[in-house]
Amino acid sequence: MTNIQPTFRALADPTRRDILLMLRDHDMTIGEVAENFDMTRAAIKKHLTVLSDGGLITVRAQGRERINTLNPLGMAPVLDWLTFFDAFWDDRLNALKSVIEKDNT
Amino acid sequence: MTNIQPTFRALADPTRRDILLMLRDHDMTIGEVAENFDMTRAAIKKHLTVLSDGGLITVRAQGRERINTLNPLGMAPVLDWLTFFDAFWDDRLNALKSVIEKDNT
DNA sequence: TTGACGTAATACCAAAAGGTTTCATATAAA
DNA sequence: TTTATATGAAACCTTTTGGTATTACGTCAA
Repeated sequence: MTNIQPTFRALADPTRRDILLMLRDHDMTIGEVAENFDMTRAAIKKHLTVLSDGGLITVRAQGRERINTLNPLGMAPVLDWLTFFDAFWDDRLNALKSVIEKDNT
Repeated sequence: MTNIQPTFRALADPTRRDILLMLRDHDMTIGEVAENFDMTRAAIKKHLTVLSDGGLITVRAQGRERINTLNPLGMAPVLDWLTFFDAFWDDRLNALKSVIEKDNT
């Protein structure tokens, strides 16, 4: 379980990443999110579904509205995957870093 | 500059993520990478092009071969973007913490 | 030089992705 | 109750994506 693919997929679209940044400030309904983009509510709804499938947001009903909330924990698996390269970085990134720093001085 | 989209896009495919993991151990030619998958060299070549566009690998010619090398620097922008949400998590956690502390006094 | 090998490049195809439109449904408000 | 609002859902369209097959080109080895 804990399939990482839906999360990577959710992060791959710029509109969805923008939505995540917006939700960082406060929860939003679908309509509120849609106001910030030049596309229909239906399109935004699809994006929110993808984000939900990726575990990056949670949705709760409140009357006729749907409140979308950021779930930062959903990013953990992605971060974990990326840190698989930590060992690699220790060896080569540091070497590169010192070269760059040398270049900037 | 430093457009992050090609990098997120490159990471969104499972085959490409597998390739990155393979390149962690050692550099590989296109043919060598292709041996590990049930698809044509041409398909693998396309994936490698996407990875290169995303800045996640570098390619150098060696005779008639193309050596593909992992580029850890390419992941930095993605990590930076994701850590934007670490701050979010810290904020929430700290807020919760202060509420609890307030509650206990 | 000849032939095998590794890759590049193009055309092509099916499926998925991102979007719109339309209509139905549930809830809020008058 | 009537009407407006917020969303859900399906059909549909276009572009992108992931893959194949084919052909051509540069390089290595006999």
